[in-house]
Amino acid sequence: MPAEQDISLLFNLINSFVPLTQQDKEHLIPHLSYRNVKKGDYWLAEGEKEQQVGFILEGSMRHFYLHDGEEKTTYFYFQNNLVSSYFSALTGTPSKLSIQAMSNCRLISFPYKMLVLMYELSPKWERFGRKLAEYLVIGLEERMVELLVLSPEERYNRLFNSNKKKILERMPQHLIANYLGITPVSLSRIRKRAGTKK
Amino acid sequence: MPAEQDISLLFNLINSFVPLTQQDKEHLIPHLSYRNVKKGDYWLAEGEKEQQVGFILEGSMRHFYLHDGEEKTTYFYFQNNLVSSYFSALTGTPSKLSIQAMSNCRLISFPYKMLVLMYELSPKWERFGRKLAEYLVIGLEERMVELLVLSPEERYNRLFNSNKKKILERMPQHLIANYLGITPVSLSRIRKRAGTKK
DNA sequence: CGTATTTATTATCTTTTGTTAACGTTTCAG
DNA sequence: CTGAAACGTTAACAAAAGATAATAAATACG
Repeated sequence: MPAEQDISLLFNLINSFVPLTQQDKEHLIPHLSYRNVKKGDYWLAEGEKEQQVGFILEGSMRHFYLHDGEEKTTYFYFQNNLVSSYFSALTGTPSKLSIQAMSNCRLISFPYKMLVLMYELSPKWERFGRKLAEYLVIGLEERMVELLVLSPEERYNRLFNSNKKKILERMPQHLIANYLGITPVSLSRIRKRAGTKK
Repeated sequence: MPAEQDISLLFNLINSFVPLTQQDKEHLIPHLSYRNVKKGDYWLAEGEKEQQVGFILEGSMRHFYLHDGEEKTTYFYFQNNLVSSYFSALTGTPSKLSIQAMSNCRLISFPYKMLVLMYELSPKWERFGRKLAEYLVIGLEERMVELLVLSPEERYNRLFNSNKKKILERMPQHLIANYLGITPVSLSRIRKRAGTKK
């Protein structure tokens, strides 16, 4: 059972999508567990079906696809983020991506099935599900346009000036290169051209 | 007021997300309108806020972003698709993209506001909203991974072998190039390399 | 129809990125 | 503490893509 203050962090996030009553919360609380994932360990490995939704109390994670024997990191998860292979959970298919801890992580988790069950139990939770998916649509749409319309260099500069700059500050550069859809060598050159703005 | 059989096409689509009762349907029907959009005309122009959701009975559309004075087409809409700047509707901000008819189009439309109102009125509709957003997440996630992980040539080949091949068959090639995130000249070369599989 | 516009291909040249490898530095684990 | 692994930069070369322009073909439309 997770600590009180940790649980309230999770509900702070959920509340930012849909304000919940104490009663709504009670539905979820019995199904929360506390988990530790050590640096380098996996939250989810390729081929497994996603069963859990995590909430990161501390630490960070990445997810990556294996393509031609290479790990292609396409997303990062930080403190206060939900972490899950949403795609695998939604489709019920084995995950094509792996999620790995970049540092020792403390999380709260609950079964994805419980979330779906709560969609049935309460319109509030159903609304949360909608808002969450809509939030993801907005993020994915923005990122996809950048990939389609901007050059790698423009993408780097935009990331540098965005609210996701913490990715640049906290993640190794070759993973950022993946995230931008280019090679590490290419990113090194782009940074040099840009005058290595610290 | 749209024709009976046209309305039933719309509900066929909605039913594939969430089965509706006759009563659920009655909520929406009074707000449906029939619309024609001529080839070349706009469903939505950049800078406008999206107010409507369309359902294409006949015809096709594209949406594009203006970048450095160039139109970058990043999505196509066909018969039986919903058409809307979901991003603009969700965020309530002026649209950064324009949606234009590629051929004469017949549509049913209803105000996005009505959809949101129905989210309030009925959990069934709320669920539809969730399923729709989840469906979009799945599509966006897949496409984004392709953009990050595959080369332009691999992306072309995958499109060629996908269930979206109709894009290749029905759309002009320079727009497909945009859709793949490359230039028309480059796509022409890729097709040549690929042996111009018919 | 027939003319104007759009579209696709090809060629040439430039720029960028990918690939591979070497090197020095940092990080990490035993 | 120390050797191994991981990381970032740089160089040299190859491959691919972008830019521009010319041309040919297809299409649109008055």
